[in-house]
Amino acid sequence: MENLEKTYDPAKAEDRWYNYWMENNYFAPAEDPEGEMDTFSIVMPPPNITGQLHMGHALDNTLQDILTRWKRMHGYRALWLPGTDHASIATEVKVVDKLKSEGIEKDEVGREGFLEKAWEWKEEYGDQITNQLKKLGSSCDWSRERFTMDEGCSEAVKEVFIKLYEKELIYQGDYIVNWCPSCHTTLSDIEVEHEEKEGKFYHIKYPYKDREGFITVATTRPETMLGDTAIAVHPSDERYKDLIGEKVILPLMDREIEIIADEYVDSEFGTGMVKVTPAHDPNDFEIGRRHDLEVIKVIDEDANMSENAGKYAGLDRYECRKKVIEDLTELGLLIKTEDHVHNVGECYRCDTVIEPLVSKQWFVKMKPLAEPAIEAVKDGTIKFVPERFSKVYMNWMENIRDWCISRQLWWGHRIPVWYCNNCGEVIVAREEPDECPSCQSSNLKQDEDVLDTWFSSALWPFSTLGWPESTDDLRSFYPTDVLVTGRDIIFFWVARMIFMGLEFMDQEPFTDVYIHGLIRDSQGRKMSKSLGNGIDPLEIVEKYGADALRFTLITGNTPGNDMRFREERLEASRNFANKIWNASRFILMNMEDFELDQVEENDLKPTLADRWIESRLNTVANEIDEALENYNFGEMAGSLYDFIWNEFCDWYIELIKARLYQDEDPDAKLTAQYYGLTVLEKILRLLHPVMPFITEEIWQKLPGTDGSIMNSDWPEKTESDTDIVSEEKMQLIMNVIKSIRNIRNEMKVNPGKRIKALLSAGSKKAEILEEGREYIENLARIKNLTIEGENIDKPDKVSTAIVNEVEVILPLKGMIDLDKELKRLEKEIEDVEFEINRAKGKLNNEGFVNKAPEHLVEAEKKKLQEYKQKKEKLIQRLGELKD
RNA sequence: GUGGAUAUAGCUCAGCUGGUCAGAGCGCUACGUUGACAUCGUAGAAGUCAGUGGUUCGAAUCCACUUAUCCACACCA
Repeated sequence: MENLEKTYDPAKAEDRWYNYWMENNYFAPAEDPEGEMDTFSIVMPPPNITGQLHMGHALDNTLQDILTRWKRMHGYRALWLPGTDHASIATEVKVVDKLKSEGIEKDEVGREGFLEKAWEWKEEYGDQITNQLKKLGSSCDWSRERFTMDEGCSEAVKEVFIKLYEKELIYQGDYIVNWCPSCHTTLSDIEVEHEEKEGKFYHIKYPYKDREGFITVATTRPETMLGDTAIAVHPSDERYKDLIGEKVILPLMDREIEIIADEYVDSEFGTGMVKVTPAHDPNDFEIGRRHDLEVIKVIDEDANMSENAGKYAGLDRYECRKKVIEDLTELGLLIKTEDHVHNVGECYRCDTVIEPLVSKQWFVKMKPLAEPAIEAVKDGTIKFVPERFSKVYMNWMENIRDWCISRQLWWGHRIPVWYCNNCGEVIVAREEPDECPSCQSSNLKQDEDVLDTWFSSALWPFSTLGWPESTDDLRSFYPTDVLVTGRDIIFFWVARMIFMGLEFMDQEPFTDVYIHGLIRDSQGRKMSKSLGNGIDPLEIVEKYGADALRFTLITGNTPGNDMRFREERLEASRNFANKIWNASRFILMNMEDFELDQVEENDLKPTLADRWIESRLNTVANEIDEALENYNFGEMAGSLYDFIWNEFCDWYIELIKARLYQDEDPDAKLTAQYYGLTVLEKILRLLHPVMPFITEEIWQKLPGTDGSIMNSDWPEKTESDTDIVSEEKMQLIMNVIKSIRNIRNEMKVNPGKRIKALLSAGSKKAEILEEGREYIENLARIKNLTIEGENIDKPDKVSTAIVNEVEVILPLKGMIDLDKELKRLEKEIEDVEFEINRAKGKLNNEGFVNKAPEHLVEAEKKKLQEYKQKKEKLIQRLGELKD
């Protein structure tokens, strides 16, 4: 048998085992030709091909891997399907930058040339992030890896577009959209982030046309006034009622515009008069539609003023603002300028201030799709964990607006629409048509735009399984079991998968949505590139090992809540791994004369400690199952940590040492070896989903194991293994040991010295103590332990304690400090009195006695009895000492 | 404005459906190299569970309000 190194070195083990799993194709779901197995499936939220692995990915994937490995060990046909997202804008930006660094402009290479470059880029960097995921130990089935722009996914996108178009759920129209002047594309509403900014509130005079005087409007964006086509007031605003229908002259442009009435206006705000610029403000656009106003576009796609802006044409929108204010001031039309805080929409990719523009775009009509999606969550078909996120989802879904899906980019799924240059026919088709079905012209042109990246991500749970083909995978694994992701993409992605899944599969894409929190830095700040406070998971893996990282990420992790990441916690996890390593090392060191397959049931003589650890193990296995069923990853980690460190290492290993280090009783030794080994082996299995590498490394070295631990069976719960009696017995024995250790420590007894001890207890407990005699002697370092009945004569110069009605007596002749001992006893009496009063208080309370459950009242009575007895003994002891 | 989260030991956080729940890790104190482990062991100190009120026989746990911090959504030009 080989001996283990003194410390565990993850670097030596991790890649080796990952390769082993890959080579043996262990990540693929089990074969199941008869279709008898239960399935479990997760689709991985596809990371962007531009992405670098960050802590969010690490957490997300750790959680998914834990669930997958756990279910796989439970005998499920488990599939965790990985893949990547083409990330339209992000990738395009990267490729443009790369070309620029080579001195090439995007337009120079043209669409085809650019796409070629983009694919090259994808080939080169696209699998970087998936390789990083492998370092974490992710057990996803790479043979099924998908990409949102691969052939199958692209087919699915086309299919969905066409079907929705045919159902009139996709339409084209001139609407106001969010335009990013830097990325040069439209954005959906949720791709716009609002940030509070200090701005100015300009009050401007607009002179009447047909009478003396002027009206005053207030605006934060004076440059847009060049495109004003009306002034709006609230219809019931008494101040302005008479002005409705009146004309004013738009300054600087000398255009006549009318004062109109619209409910939208808030009379309380500003002057109660709103300048209406339908071309550059979403609300104004709506007003414009209601009143059939002219739409004058004064700002172009580069955020420069257009020719409609008269003499301001060509200016940047901010320069123009300055100029407009200057000119207004000169004309005496600027009344005042106030400071004003307002929200400004910015592009979520590049932070450029969004310019609302009117243009022709493709939209998805949301209402009909949203309804079933709302229903599915309402009726519990889909469950959010934690529950509160369903509110967030509902709120959004119920107020949803149509989804602008066209993007003025090249990298992405090109919209499958052709226009006839001859007759203007719009042709929606899977393949490029040869001629116009209406006029037979072959002068056709495909729509220049691509689809929003999230359009294809929305299909992910079924497009990756083969849809629109009816594949085996699709039948087996759809709907998936759970989606694990962060709360930031509930709208972008989760919501959209839900309505697309319901629409095209007639079935929800997943039953549970587990939302986890953010990993923050040690000060609680978000990790971000701009702050430079991000921590690279790969560096952590290198330093502490993937297992330690994984364990750290789930300890103390509660559903939906953020957590801070501090390096000290990694040390704790690494130490934990090392602890397991050394416990295993110990077990293996004691296996020299042991042959597992030679062990006969009859040779085994399990002791109290053996029964206890088995029972505890069984309980812990239960706890872990329960925790994982409820996505309580933190509890899982806690259970494992406590059990392995505090019970298995601190107690059980110590308890079996005596049997291992002797040769007189071969059966006793064999039994200790047997239980030590088998319990360890089960522990490794329970730990495997969280710490796959170290468990495999050790498991492979254990005698009697075969294949990979990841394919071993989960230690199933069995009623017979739970042995409450043994647990209670051990509890008593451990308490006695702790109590002796406590006294020794307080009395400064040399830790190594074996001393005498006397235990006085009732016959039932004395019997238990007798059973644990060896344990007490060895673990409390006692020689000649005496166990007697109650009310015995105590020797002089002793120190005592009372625990669970057992009196612990240590004759420490010449060792004890009388004063100290007296103080110790007095303090203990105080504590007991406090408990007595508490118990008495409860029992004197009629409400408690009458209304509380019987067993609680009984327990309280029993406690009181015990405390009273304890107090008596302590006082007696105190008296003896004082004599 | 609407909705939500958080507030528990010096620090970071657990505490699920109200009754040994006042806990863990780190840190701290005192001992310790006992044949797995100093990435360790044994023992210990430490909290009016943010505040106020309520429900209850009983509340860190449920309800209301208050305070503080944070987040999402919606925005008023």
